[in-house]
Amino acid sequence: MGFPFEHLKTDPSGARLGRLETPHGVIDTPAFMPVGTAGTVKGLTQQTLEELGVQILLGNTYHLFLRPGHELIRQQGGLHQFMAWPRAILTDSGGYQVFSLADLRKVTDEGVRFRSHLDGAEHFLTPEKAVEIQLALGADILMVLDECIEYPASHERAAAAAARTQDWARRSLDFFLANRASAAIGDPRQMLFGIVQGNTYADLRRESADQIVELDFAGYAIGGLAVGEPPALTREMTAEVTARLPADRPRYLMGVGFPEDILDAVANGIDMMDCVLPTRNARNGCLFTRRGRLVIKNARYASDPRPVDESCECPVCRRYSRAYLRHLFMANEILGAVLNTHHNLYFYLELMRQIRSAIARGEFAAFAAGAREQLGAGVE
RNA sequence: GGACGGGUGGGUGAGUGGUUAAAACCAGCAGACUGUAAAUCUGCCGCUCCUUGCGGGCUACGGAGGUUCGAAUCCUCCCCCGUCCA
Repeated sequence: MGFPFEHLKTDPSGARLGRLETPHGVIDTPAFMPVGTAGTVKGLTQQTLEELGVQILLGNTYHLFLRPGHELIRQQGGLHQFMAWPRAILTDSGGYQVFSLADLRKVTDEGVRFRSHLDGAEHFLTPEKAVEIQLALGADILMVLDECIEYPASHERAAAAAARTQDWARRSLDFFLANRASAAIGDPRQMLFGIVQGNTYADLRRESADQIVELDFAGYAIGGLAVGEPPALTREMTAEVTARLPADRPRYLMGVGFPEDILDAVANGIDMMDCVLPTRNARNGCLFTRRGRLVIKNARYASDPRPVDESCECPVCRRYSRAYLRHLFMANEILGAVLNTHHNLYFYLELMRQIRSAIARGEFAAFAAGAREQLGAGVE
C-alpha cells in the first residue's frame, strides 16, 4: 500500500505539486483549505463549497467539543455525515485556541485548562483528549495539540513551547496509533500531522523540525507563524523548516494567509494552507481581487456598476455590481456576507488552481512575480 | 379657550448655573483583520486657521430679551409640538 501523499513534481523555484489521498477524496496540492470552525464555513452552504471545488475543509476540535460535543457528532455518524460534507476534513487540535484564548486558559505539561468562552465551565484538553475527540469526529487529517505562542516571545519561552509541543506530539502519536482502530468512526487511512514550533528563532525551528520528523507523522505542519511577526520572518522560518522536512510528506503552513503570503509559502515548498481571511474579511467588507483588496463599504463604490473584479469568473462577479454589494453591506443584509464570502473563496481557490497549473508547467516563479505585480497594482 | 409635558449637534436622546463642542447609541467616513470568543474591533465624526497642539478663532442646545464673573441649564415674552379637559 503506497503512501497517501504523492509528490508529483518540484518546480525550479522550489514550489511543489502533489496529491494527497484521504478517505474522502483526493486533495490537489498546493491546496487552500477554507476554515469551517464550528462545522460550517460561515455564510456558505456545503453545496456551494462543492461547486467552488473545495476539496478539504477545516473543523475545530475545541469548538466542536464545546458545542455540540464530539460524542453527539459521533452518534450522528461523524462530522462528515453530521454536516453533510462528503469531502475531506482536517480538524485543528485546539492548539490555536491556546494562543487566541490566552486569558481563558492555563497551560501545563499535562495539557491545557480552558474556561469555556460559552458558559465559563472548565475543561481540560490533553494531547490524548484532543486526538480522542478528533477520532470521534472522524477527521481525515488530525492535528496534534501544540502550544502556539505569541510574537514577540523570548527565546526561552519559545524553546519551552517547542519542547512541550514535541512532548505532546509523541503522546498524541502514541494515543493515535493505539486507538484509531477502535474508534467508532475510524478509518484506517486517517492521518495525524505533527507540528513544528519555535516562534521566530531559526535554531529552535530547525531543532523542532528535526525532532518532529523523527516521529514519522503522515504530514508536518508549521505552526506559530503569521501571528504578528514581520512577513520576512514568516518566510525565513518557513524556509528553515521545509528544508528539513521529508519530501514525501505533505507540509502544511497553518493559518496563512494573504494571497501574497500564499505565493511565498508555495515558493518555500508548502503544500497546504488554511486561513480565515477570505471568509472573515468577506464578512467585514474586504474583498480580494487580482489587483489587491477592495473594501466594498467604501463610499466610492456607492454607485459603481462594475463587478468586484472585472476579470473574475465567479458567479458573484458575473451577476452583481459593486454598488449592490455595497448596499447589501451597508444595510447589514445577510446576502452581502454570503456573496462576499463566495467571491473571496472563489478567488482563493482559483489562485490555487493557477498556482498548480504554473508549477505543472515549471513556470511558478514567473507566475508568482506576475501575480504579485498585479496584486500591488491597486483596484481601479 | 384651559391644564400639564416638551423643543439639545444628521437621527434617537443624556445633561438642568462652571474643563460642555456638549454623554450614550444610531447613521456617516476611514482603518484593521493570517490554524475564527469576529456579520467583529479601532479611530474620526460643528466650521475654520496654523508653527497639528490635551493649539487658536468662530458658531451651537426653538426665537428674542434679561439675571450672573459665567447659562443648554435661572427669569420674561414669543413661536412650535404632544397629551388631556372644555
